[in-house]
This record gives sequence, structure tokens and C-alpha cells, in this order.
Amino acid sequence: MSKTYTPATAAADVETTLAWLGGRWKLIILFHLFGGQVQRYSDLERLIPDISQKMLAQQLRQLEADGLVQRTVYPVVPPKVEYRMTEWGQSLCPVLDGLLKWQAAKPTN
Amino acid sequence: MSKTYTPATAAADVETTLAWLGGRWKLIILFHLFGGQVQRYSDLERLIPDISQKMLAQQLRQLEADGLVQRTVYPVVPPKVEYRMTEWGQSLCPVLDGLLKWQAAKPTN
DNA sequence: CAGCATCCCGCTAGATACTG
DNA sequence: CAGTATCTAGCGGGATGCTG
Repeated sequence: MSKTYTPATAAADVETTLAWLGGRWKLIILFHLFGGQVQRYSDLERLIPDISQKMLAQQLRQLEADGLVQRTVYPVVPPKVEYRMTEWGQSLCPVLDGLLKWQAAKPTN
Repeated sequence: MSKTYTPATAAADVETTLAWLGGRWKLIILFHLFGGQVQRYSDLERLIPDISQKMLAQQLRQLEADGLVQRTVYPVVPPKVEYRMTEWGQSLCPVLDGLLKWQAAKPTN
């Protein structure tokens, strides 16, 4: 049972998806979480040296709100928060792989 | 022979690709050209009522520069210009389809 | 440790007017 | 018909300082 797409609706849907991934940092964050990797906030800060705290926190919240990333808070002192992909988020990996394969097939690169 | 990806390089490559498609209008334009459709500048203006002439021209130039769209100028009066997907650009269609399928699989939508 | 609050700047998109 | 040129506004993103 697939939807019927017009150019307008298809474009809008793809745009929605791209908005989930858009911005300068989200993909970088995602690639640090793919494959079941679990990272703490400070891990991600270390892995992505150029990102500001504001942007890291903000983008993580959006990824969580969009259902891509799961955030786990442990009620300990000092605070401990872990981030990992949701199952659905992990299923984005092969899709992005398709994108990379398409890119690699570009003629006269 | 595939490339070796680190989180950083993979993210950068995907980001490059998303930049080809990014912005508010490019996907809409592409979906009006997929499947071998040929459109004149004025056709696209009519099909995408909210786009300004500046943005339409600009985005088309970028899509052309990125190798997605082919621009054909006929030396006649009044001017006639046609746009169509390149073969490589057309091959993006199934990739976007994968994106739409992934989106549709989102839980608790 | 893991954030939030504020201020600020550059860039891109949008509006409008003009042209070969 | 198929575009340029110019001006402006809004928003994403960066720097800095503060907190439970």
C-alpha cells in the first residue's frame, strides 16, 4: 500500500527527511553513533572538536525529537547521559549508503 | 573497490550530496524533471508558483553545475531553453525512493 | 558532567525592478 | 521568453558566560 506521489508531495516528503538530517552537524553526529555505538555527551564533544556545546546539545535534542537517537539519563552524580541510535535511526544507514554509492557514480568527478 | 569511510569522511561526503539537493527548491525542481520530463523555464515557473525568478534561475544553474540537470539553449527568437535530467541525475530517483521508504517506516508517526 | 541563556554576525532566501 | 541586478530580512550558527 504505497502512497501516491505528485512532484509536490514527493518533494515535500523528501524535504522533511532532509530537514531531519540537515544542518552542519547532524550527519557527523549520526555517523559517530551508527553501528550500535554508544557515546556520552563528552565523548561526542571530544570526537567532534569544532562543535560548540550549544550546537551539540541542540542537534542532539532535535535528533531525539525526530526519533533517530535515543537519550538515556542516569540519575547519578556527576550526571551521565548516553546517546545511541534508535532501531529506526540505524535503518537509515543503508539509505545513506545508497546516497554515497550514487555520489561515487558521478561522471567526470 | 570501495573507499574507506571514517565517521568524518562519510559525513562529509553525505553532506556534499545533501548540498547538491539542499535549499528549499531543488527537490521540487528535480521531481518535476524526473522520468524524462522536459520543461522550459516558463513551464517550471508555472509548475512552481511560489518560486521567484531569481531563485529558479539560480537553482537551475547550480543543478546544472552539479551535473544533475542538462540545460539546452535554442538560438531562436524569442529565446527557448529546455531543462531535463542527466542520466546520472535520473539515477538519483531510486535513491530518493529509498529515503521515502525509510521515512514511511518511521514508528509512531 | 551535561547542559542552558544571551548576544551577535554572516549568509541565503525573498521582494522588487529592469533587460537582451 | 528567460533571465539579471539590487536591496533587505530572517535564521542558522558561533562566542561567551552561567548552572543543577
